[in-house]
Amino acid sequence: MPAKTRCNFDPKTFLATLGEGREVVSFTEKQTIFTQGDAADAVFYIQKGKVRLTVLSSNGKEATLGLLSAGDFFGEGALGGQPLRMGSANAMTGCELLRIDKKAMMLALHREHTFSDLFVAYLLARNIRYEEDLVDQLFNSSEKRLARILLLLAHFGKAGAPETVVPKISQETLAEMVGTTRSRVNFFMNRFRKLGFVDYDTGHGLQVHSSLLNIILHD
Amino acid sequence: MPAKTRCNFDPKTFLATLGEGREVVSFTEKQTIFTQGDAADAVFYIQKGKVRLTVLSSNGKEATLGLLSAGDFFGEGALGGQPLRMGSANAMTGCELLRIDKKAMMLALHREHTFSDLFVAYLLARNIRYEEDLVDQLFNSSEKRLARILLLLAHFGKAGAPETVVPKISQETLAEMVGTTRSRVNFFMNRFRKLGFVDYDTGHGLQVHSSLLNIILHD
DNA sequence: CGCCAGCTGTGCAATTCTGAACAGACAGAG
DNA sequence: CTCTGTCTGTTCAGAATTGCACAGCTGGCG
Repeated sequence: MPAKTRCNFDPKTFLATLGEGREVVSFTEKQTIFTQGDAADAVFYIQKGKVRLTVLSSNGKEATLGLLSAGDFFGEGALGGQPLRMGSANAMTGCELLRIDKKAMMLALHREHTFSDLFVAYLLARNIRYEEDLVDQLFNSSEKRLARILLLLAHFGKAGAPETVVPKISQETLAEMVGTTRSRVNFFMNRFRKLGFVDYDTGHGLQVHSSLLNIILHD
Repeated sequence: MPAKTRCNFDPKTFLATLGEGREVVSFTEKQTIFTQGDAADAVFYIQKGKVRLTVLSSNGKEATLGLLSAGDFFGEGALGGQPLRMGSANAMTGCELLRIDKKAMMLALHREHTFSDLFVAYLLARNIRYEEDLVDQLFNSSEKRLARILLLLAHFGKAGAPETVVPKISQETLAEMVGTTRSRVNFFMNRFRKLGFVDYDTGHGLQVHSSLLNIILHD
């Protein structure tokens, strides 16, 4: 189905089918999708699976900028002037992604109203999220930031279900997301547990009591 | 000129003229454009002047999320689901803004290819900037963050000129931008001055020696 | 001039955070 | 079963950061 099918264009279809400059690519758990410093010539759209975005600093520290799941785009820096990837993307689970060439993406954005609406909506949501993360960093102590991340993770992958179980994530990774050290994360996790805000003996996986953690967050 | 003039649509013209749901609004220095908590029903585009975006935390701290100048949009959170302003916008200088109703904006984005291209480009740039700010917060000490802000300010309002003079900004404001306390900013500013990285007796305004500050930034 | 408001220069104690180390738990591979 | 790698529990000294308090400086204004 060539890109010139301009009438009754359906972004869902566009994102679900192959075509000029678009291909489905699969990754297995822990596989690298792209690495900081690679040439940035395509945007990805997640059809299935979860992806982690990280950045490596010059002095060896690593930060996790976000976890993405089905319906998210990533690598969109390529569309703005970035010639190289500013961070790395890794598959947290097996993934099925649509890889869209920069060129094809820009063309589609320009031509297809409904597709560009979708993308604009995504960018706006992303922007809001980054802004919140930034504000969180600026205002909150690491304890509160950890509480916030736990709450966000509890809803991650979501679909409305009050899923209070956090996917298996090491304290190391939590530390990278929160922007602190594992020491600190460990310290607070134990505290949260003592206070009954989280459990983690029950089967596998971390159980979060959202309402209680929310109290921490709001002082 | 109604929005239906669909052929030869020029985003510059669109952004420079009045029309359905668009009006030019002026603000004097220090005037409030909108306040955190206001209803969010419009997007702004800066034609002239500089604008500061801030957020107030529950415990009274204030953070500056960015300084914007001609050609920037702001208040775009309104387009994503935010019904209320998540922060405040203030005129740093006299300003002339185009205020675009949420509805008119969404319509224009949907209808006008070139306009939506422009907006997407802006959003991408914004995204990149937020990401950089976030990474900066996660990795760097307040000294480096201050150095970075000074460098960014030195190019602020730019247009390519190697303008090394920073607009008049109090240490308090710097602290809000860097995400630290005035104590700390004062301490580092004096240090930078002793080391010859900045001068600030010369006339009014702060003089930045970019090349030197860059050294701090990159270790 | 005298007063006020808004900045900047200092100093310092209390708190938070980092960085590094080491031991134990646990699971998978050989 | 043992080895090995990954993760958690714990400790701690030292560094970075905050929060306050108070003095001095400067410009506008009556």
